[in-house]
Amino acid sequence: MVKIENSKRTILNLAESLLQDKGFNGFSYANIASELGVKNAAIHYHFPSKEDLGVAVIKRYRERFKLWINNARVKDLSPEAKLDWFLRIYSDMRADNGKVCLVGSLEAEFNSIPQGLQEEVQALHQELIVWLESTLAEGLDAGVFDFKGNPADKAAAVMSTLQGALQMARALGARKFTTVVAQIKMDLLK
Amino acid sequence: MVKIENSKRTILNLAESLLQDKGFNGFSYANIASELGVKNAAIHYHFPSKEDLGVAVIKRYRERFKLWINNARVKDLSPEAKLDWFLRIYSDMRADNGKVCLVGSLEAEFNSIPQGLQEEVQALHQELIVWLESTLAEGLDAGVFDFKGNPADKAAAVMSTLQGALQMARALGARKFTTVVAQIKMDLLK
DNA sequence: CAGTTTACTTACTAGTAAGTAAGATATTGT
DNA sequence: ACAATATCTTACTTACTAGTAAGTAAACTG
Repeated sequence: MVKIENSKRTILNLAESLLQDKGFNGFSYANIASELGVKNAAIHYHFPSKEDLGVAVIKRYRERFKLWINNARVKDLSPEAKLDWFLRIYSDMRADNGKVCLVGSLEAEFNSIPQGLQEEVQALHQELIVWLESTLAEGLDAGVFDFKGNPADKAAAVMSTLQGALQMARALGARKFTTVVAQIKMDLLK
Repeated sequence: MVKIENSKRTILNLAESLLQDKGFNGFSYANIASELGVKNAAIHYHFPSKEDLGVAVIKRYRERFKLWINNARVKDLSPEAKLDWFLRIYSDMRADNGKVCLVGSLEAEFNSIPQGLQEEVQALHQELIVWLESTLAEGLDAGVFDFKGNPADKAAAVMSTLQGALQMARALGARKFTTVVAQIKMDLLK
């Protein structure tokens, strides 16, 4: 037995990457196992079912996001800088081999994924929008943002745009993504 | 042999619906066959490979869209009415059991679908954006629309928003979709 | 050092996927 | 009426899917 450092985490990393690249129905345990140089059953040892694996990926992402937004490095930023931080997350995904966001990938296949996974996706999407909403409200109060409608609706719109833009870029190229991000900023800043 | 009227079209209708509901990797020939009351091989007779089937669905949709936008009923509308017509397409999808748009569904799984299908999706997305761009430009000239940035970038942003919003609504509910559509209109109209 | 736990492998099951070849039946064209 | 063609069914293959049971060897624990 050659112990690779922290298999569980490595599996989660690979599963997250495959989810963003191929979708839940687009990858198999064999993909992960071969990439890791182990047998399928080794993956089942750590995550008995594919649903368990998917749920674990999203739970970890939720935890990560929660830590980020509560960390001073993000918490203490100005509203504009917070927005830039958020947009950067998506730009980094695009730059990473044209990945799409987990939420978008799983919502597109929503009706063909296990129920437990659906619930995690719902919770994650909710949390992302709530944070963005409060950031937009903060910037509006501070007078640095300017937009029509209320922060809740605008937050949902902005998130939808980013989610769709990552997908669009796969067919129409990275440049299209960049211009949409620029459009978002333009539409928000005073 | 009981001849059901126009099997080929019925198969295409079902495949289109399944694509919007479960995604390309989320449905099988068996789904279509059982729904139609025939055997798997009957589907293969009409569409030898799954790629052929997917490509045919998108080709038909492109043809349909082309007919619509060149028809007087759409062509002669005001820019606002054209926009409403376009938004209605998406609202109708949402109302139809929470379907998402073909483009979004297939772009989310872009890296796990056949190449011929990727090319069709790319062509369709391009055509949708080009039409929207010209409609936005028309409305801008007529003084009924008002937005920052150029029509091309704004069109890409609006389409991304709609695509993302349909997906979002699956996790967060139909109401969220409605508010985002309202936000889009608010952001475009003078 | 014995016993237990961790992290696997080997070997398997049952089910489903797309796809094919050959034959049956009906419809259409001549 | 006959041949050709369209639309299937039957029966199959190959390949992959998630998932499991039993065994093994190393690492950790008392």
